Amino acid sequence: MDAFYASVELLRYPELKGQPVVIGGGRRHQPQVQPDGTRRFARLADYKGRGVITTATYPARDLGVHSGMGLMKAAVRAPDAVLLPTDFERYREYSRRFKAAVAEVAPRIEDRGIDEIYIDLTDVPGAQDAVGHDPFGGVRAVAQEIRNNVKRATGLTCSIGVTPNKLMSKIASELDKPDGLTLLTQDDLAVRLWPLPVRRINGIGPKAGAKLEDIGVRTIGQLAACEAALLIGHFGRSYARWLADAANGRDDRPLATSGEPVSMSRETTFDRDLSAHHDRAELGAILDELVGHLAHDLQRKGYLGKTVGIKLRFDDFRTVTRDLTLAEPTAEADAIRHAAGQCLKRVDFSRRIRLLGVRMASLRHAGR
DNA sequence: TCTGGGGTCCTTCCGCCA
DNA sequence: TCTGTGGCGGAAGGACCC
Repeated sequence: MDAFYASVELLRYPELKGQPVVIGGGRRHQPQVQPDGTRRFARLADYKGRGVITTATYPARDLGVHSGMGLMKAAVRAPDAVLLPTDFERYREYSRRFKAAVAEVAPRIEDRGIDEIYIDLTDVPGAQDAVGHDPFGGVRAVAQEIRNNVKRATGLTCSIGVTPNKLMSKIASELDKPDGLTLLTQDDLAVRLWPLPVRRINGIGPKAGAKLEDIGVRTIGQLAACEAALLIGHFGRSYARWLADAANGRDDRPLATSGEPVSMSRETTFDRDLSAHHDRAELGAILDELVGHLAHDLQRKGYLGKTVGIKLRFDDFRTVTRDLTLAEPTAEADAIRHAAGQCLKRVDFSRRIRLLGVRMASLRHAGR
């Protein structure tokens, strides 16, 4: 989906269409309806506190702000951009709608989060057919039908990449965003993918990207041309092999159509850094609240967990975790709280804390 | 004034046990 | 009885993604 959260917001605030808008921050900054019926929106310049942009509209991106950027920093670059709070309830509803719309055309779907899916078109009727002189006319028509269905069901646009595998499709889907349809075969690899920066490969992040840059590898084509020995020397056998495969468009991962959750968690970043000694009561109350939410989430979704974990982030942004595996799976707040307390005893609290989280892993269904 | 919240997967280390 | 080996689960951290 294109700029998903922002696009959902524009459906209810159509007067913002074409303007720079960013989504993020806390529950403050709700639009206010004025006496004359028009809405008054918060501006980035009004924002104070911790938080990042989750989504920016394309006009906002043109001003140099993008998802992941701190809101205070973004406010310097685009002070007049409209700021809207996140409304996950609503995004989840639109997520369900667009996935259902896709499933009407092509039922084999892998969920990749709230705004992204992989679709297997192999057995969709007509997808293998040529149309006139176009050998891919059939699959092109199927992809277009999916786009039309999504638009009809949600009012939103999406971008689709049609290729032989997941790795190439992910890149292809971003080549013509927003509202794009890109079809690539293995033969298009050298012309369309090799000129792109390595960071466009799903799985090469900031660290691997920087390491590749260090050895003079900037594009996917340069990566494809790399000596195996050089890559193995810098990345180890396993990751080197994966890098080479990715650069050559090789990916045989099957579609993962059913996924059970592995863990569930709740975490929060404080308005100000807290001291374990000085702000003990406040920290305890926050932990109780997080544990309560987590227990409620587990019970609502019908899961028990065996491994309780805590997560702390200190004022220097260093993160530590501590785990404890219980004798019996549980979803009870009291048991989780007790285990979290045991975990906390194993942490050195000489620095101030900016984030606290609780996690449950080793999940199983509650119905025995 | 830096840097959210919710996840997955992989690697490494360590202790336990056969 | 001593030593080595290897599997395995748990714990911790890190990279990455949406």
